[in-house]
Amino acid sequence: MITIKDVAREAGVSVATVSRVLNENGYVGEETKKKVQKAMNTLNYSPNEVARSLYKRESKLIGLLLPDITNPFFPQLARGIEDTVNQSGYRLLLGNSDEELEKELDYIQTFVQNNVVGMISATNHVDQNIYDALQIPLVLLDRTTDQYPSVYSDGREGGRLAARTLIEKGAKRITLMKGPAHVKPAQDRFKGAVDVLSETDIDFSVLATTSYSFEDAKGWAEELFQKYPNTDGVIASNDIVGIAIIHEALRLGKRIPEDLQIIGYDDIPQSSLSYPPLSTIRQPAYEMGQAAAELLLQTIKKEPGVETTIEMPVEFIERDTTRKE
Amino acid sequence: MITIKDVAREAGVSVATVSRVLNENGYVGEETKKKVQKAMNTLNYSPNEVARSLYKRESKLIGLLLPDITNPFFPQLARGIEDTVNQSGYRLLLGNSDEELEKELDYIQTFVQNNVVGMISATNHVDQNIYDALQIPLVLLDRTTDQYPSVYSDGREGGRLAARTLIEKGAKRITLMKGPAHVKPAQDRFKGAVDVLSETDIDFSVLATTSYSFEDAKGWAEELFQKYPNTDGVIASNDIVGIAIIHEALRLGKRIPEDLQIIGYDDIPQSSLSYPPLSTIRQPAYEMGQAAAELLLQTIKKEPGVETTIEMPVEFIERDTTRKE
DNA sequence: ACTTTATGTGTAACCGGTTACACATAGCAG
DNA sequence: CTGCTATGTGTAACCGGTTACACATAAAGT
Repeated sequence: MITIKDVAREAGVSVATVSRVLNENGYVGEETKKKVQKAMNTLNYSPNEVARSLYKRESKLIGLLLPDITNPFFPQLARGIEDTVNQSGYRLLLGNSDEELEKELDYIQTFVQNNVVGMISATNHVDQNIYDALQIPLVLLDRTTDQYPSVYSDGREGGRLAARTLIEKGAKRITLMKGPAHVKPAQDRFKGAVDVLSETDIDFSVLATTSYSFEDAKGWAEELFQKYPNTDGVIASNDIVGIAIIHEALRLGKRIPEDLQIIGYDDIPQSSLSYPPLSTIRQPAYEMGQAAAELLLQTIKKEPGVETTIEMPVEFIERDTTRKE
Repeated sequence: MITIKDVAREAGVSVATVSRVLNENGYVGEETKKKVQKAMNTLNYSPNEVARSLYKRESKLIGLLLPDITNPFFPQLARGIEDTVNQSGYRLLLGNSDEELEKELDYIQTFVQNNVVGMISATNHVDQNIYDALQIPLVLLDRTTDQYPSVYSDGREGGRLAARTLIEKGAKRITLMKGPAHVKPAQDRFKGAVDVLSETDIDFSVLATTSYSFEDAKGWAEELFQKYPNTDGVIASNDIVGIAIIHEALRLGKRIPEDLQIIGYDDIPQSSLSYPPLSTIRQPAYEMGQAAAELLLQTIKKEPGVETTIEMPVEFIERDTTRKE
């Protein structure tokens, strides 16, 4: 490994001088600077981040904690984050918590142990004040509390929008799928939809789903039609479930959207590729990632007047699982 | 930050002793050990990985380089890797290269700068001997060379299998979709299919696709039916494209699998949720991730007699876009 | 001519761990 | 009783950077 000493020797200067040209701070003579740069080039030197991080007590790493990258909503968040923090030279330490408190704590510990400059968390145990003692800048993503800066989309409004839309489009027997109880944003959507449905005279039933996995989605869809064979409008807990419902409905010979209308949630990339393409409530995932990253970077730089909470707009994407006027 | 010195003071011993109980090496008296452990508990001490990494010249981090986590094949690989390296206490530094050489080089540099113990790469610029100078254990995933240990599935055989199956099931005018030219495994599949098709008297045409993104998939599907409206069997470059083709075919009023049979590639989770469910050539992504991680861990531990190349089996998953006998 | 200030460079301490080495003591063999 | 080994603990060097501080010189101000 080429160290700063090797460069110093090669250039005939002290390590302090090399460090100065590296960091472009302090005074360095024009001549010396060139000599050092030449030495760095010929030796193909690249400074050891670990040593730097030790002294500065701060690395160029950012901890990212997600529930499960296998859920197509999260890779988009992750890319939004990665692409923006990279521009400032930061890299990601990634952890999937599977919504297990223990894994979450473990990852938080490694983040701390590795001197991350900040972390972004999209997991559910926010309430449990596990972040309180942390000295590290934190941004919550797809979650909120008053305690920490956060980026999220308005789930309550998303739920309302889904319900309003479905009613408008003439659904009479609506089934509302409730996401896992411990997933906050899922509850918001659900409550939003209930808000609207409660104010109408439309019948609706609720089906609880307890996970977001692909394997289970099929099961929820089957259960849906067993319990509520006559439903003519479904508000799915997310797009995966929505797609599973399309699948099952077609299998049962239902016509979409004539017999059955479906609204998903998230607008994951594959939603436009289903047949019929899934109408859904869009969350701008990539942009949410970007916003969270920017918020974190600002917090790190201690920029004044940083908004601590960013609510992203939610939007109905009309495709073919809902009726056109 | 609580340091080893704080613990040493609290326990009334030297830092060396604390370090010894931390690492469970060297001689430590039973009494002393308890005192130290108690001190660590009361202070809630957790050792700084950065300092450790600096001295050892080796961190507990593993670099993971992927083309794009947004492609649903890769999150599964990633989870396979993460879940197995976590068991040995390693964590992941993640990078998406977007198949750009520059990003790839940048990430490799950060991996080195952060003293990663090893790295796993699923990107395409393997040929460019960018890894040669590296001192770090490397495992290639979803790619091969003779130079490095690697885990991959037999793309050539996958391609053959797809072609054989389609022929068997009675397709007469086959269209073969070729993946991006710079993506090695895509080429293997393609060649495998050509191998088989060339030996038959069946007509076939080739359509080149130059990306794997969701947005573009729709376009390839449209192009397919414009150029080859009479095709009755499609070997898609991957499942995303396969799903897009189902979508487009249904839109055009084609019956699947009566008029048109489709075989995808990868078996991503959403493939079983399409309607009709997509028949596909399965690559065991999660298991490939596991295998790559295990191979890397063995290389790190310098275990003798490590297999340097693991070929994973490829399998036809019969669903409803191909005809049953 | 004499401060003062700006510029340029090196020495050494420091970040928080690990470990080589020195030293001390106890147990045991001869 | 002496010498050797096993056990237990501390001191200090070391990992590869950064930076406070000291020192030297040149330019500018009075």
